[in-house]
Amino acid sequence: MQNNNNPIQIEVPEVVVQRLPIYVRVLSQLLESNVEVISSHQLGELLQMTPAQIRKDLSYFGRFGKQGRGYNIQFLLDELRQILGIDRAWKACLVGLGRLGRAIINYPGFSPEGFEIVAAFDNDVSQYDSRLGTISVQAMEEIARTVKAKNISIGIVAVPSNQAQSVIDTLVENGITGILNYAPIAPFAPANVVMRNIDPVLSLQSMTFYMKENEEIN
Amino acid sequence: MQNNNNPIQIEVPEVVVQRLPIYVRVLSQLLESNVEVISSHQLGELLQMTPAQIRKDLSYFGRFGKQGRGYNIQFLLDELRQILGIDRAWKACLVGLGRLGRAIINYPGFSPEGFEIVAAFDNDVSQYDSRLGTISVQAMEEIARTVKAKNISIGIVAVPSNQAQSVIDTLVENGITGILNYAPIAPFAPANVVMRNIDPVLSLQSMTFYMKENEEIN
DNA sequence: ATTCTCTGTTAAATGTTTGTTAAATTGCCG
DNA sequence: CGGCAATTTAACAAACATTTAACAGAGAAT
Repeated sequence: MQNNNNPIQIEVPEVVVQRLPIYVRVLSQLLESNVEVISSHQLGELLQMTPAQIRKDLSYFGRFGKQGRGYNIQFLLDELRQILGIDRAWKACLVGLGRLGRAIINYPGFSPEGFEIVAAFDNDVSQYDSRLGTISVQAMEEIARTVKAKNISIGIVAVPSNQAQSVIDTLVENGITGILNYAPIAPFAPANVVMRNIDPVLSLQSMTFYMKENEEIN
Repeated sequence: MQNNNNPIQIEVPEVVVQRLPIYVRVLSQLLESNVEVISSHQLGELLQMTPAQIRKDLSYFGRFGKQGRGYNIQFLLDELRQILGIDRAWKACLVGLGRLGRAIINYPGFSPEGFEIVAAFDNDVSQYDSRLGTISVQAMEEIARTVKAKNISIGIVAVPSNQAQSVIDTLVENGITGILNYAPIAPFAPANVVMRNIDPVLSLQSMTFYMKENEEIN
């Protein structure tokens, strides 16, 4: 994925990076429940993982625990958030205001985590006001201008499959470096762009493989 | 994930299973474009994978290719669909008819792939008709009865986080063996239940790790 | 002080991907 | 029509990556 020619710093496996947000979430919940310290063993129980894996994962980034005691949750949380880069806000734009796009724009889970959708684009804008709450709604042609003007770094793609790749290309051309793609395609992007796909159908299709096996056993 | 004590059959890695639906999708597209045969090399190009990996993946399940020629797309597709268990229809129910739930129910991507939402449940059903198209809309209390009556095997969870685990428990109690969970939690389920989580925030949070690095380079 | 707990680290085990080679198939050329 | 070169899989082996286990040492508790 990313090249790291620095011989000092060890490359962190991508799987590990993908687990960090899960730690962040659980630790946040624990903190809300006024738990202050947790051991890798307890955390493993909670997340159904081995304590060894948790300790190994964290050790890629530093020494956050205290022997004989465990991890201070507040401290670990702060560190993890900084490591992930979620200790600050990120500006995103949404492309596509169909049913899916509108659900995304109304999804209340993004902004508490610092992901703010500041602009939305669609082919047919006539049906909308020029602002949806604090979000400006514009024609596709405005992507270039707005992304640069507002210094947006994340693009959320919710257009039909046949338009998705060209939308992605446009976003990338205009400096977007992270794309959350909801279109059911295998998208291309340059290596310096981080792509994440949300595709429930693929999830279901790999799910049935195991369900089928269950049925055969019964 | 699944126990397989059969000493003859080799355990297929889960990563491999998760790639199969991607193959299915690309192969379907190729078939629509009237391509009949494809080599692992060409497929690898298309999917940005090594040909070796594609061949290895497929070889877990059988010998589908012809040396000197490649894979017959129609044949491979039929085989893969059978392997994944997507050569037949699966009945699903949706729990939660908030904005997210309504977007899911209207998502046109499920039924062409054989996943049919046949029932939907919500705490407050008063706002809906008893049917939404062909889908029966019922109170949560009806989950048990309806899941059994309609022989539903997949549950799609789109309720608020604080209700998600108890909904999952209910679904599992009533014989659901596959759960597609949209709630941002780390859900528990017995080992014989297949769980897939759709969580855009986690995706974004692991994305920023790499975007942050990019910025530091610039 | 001594015992118990729990991390960070190293080593071993396990899992996954890639490279290589033999064998099968195709298409071409004489 | 037969042989030869080009292709491409399937299988095996090697390289690489990730997870788990084990343990020394630091800290806490008694």
